[in-house]
Amino acid sequence: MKPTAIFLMGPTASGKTQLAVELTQRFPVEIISVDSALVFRDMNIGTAKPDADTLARAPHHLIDLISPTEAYSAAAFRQDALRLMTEITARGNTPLLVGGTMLYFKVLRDGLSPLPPANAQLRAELNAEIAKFGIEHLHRQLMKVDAETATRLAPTDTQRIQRAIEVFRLSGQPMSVLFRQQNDSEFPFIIKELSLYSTDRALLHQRIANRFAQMLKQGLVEELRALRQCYELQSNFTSMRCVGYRQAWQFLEGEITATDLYEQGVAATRQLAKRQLTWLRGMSGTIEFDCLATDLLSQVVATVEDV
RNA sequence: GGCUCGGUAGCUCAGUCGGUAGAGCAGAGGACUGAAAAUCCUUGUGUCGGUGGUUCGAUUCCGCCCCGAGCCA
Repeated sequence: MKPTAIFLMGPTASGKTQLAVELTQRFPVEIISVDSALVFRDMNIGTAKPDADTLARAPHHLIDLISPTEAYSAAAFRQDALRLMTEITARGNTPLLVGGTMLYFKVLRDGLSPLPPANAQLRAELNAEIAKFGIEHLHRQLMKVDAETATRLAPTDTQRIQRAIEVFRLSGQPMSVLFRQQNDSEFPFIIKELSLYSTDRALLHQRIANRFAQMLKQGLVEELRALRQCYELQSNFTSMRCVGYRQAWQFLEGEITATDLYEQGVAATRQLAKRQLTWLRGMSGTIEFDCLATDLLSQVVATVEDV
């Protein structure tokens, strides 16, 4: 009999964290964060990281894992999460995976093909090639070695074309071939998938705007200023591409005004929420909850009770 | 009060030598295999400030009015 795990998925600003913390007070669950931004140490305000009191009450796994100069990945997440899930189960608890990085949920559940991991040096070389000849050049190159992938991708999709070339140069095999070797071993947990959505987009937008204004008031810009002093950061690091930090960076560089910072930060957060909702809509078999429902907690508690 | 320049998509603006208009941003929908809070795709009918006039036809030309900015009094 496989142990049970709970997924709690939702867009940014939907109240996932609060809900998860409540669940830890009622059930023998341990939270595993499923969030590509919370892994960064010292990035607290802009990532809406739970505060110290909350973390003391409800410990979160997989936060504050790496420095903002480092990179995490979906594959690393899968490995870390599976290891923790096993440990949690061995303690007699149930893993509660909470977050908004839908690719991580998908990869955890469905697995990955045996692709070579990212290679920083090769990526730097490819970046130089792109700067010199343009992405069309790499796309043409990909067409020669992996027409299937080249056709599937938009000729403008820099990141994926770069990755496909990286896979080919590292493994000598087309990504499309490696994709077919997907590891289809069965997932070792029974998953209960819960998702939060909002019936009222305008209200979600309002929440996002309020929260971003709050972050600015709490000192998002000062936090970034301090980060830039403590670490050797560059604007193209994954940590610095996070919503809010990217805009705050542009503000510190004098590229945008304070008003732009607010407006663009809010817009970027809305766009993030929209992409997350697109993922959620495409996921079948999830139990859905309206994040604005007044009795949300009791609904979720009732669902978790019969797990 | 006079003169000048503006008033066009939610916002910033382009444009129509008269044949009812289009970019960027925002918004909406979608894709997603080691960067995913990333990366990318699709999507633009709006009394062209109001009102008269000229015209087959006006958002475009002319008159008047309203609103905003500036300059002169």
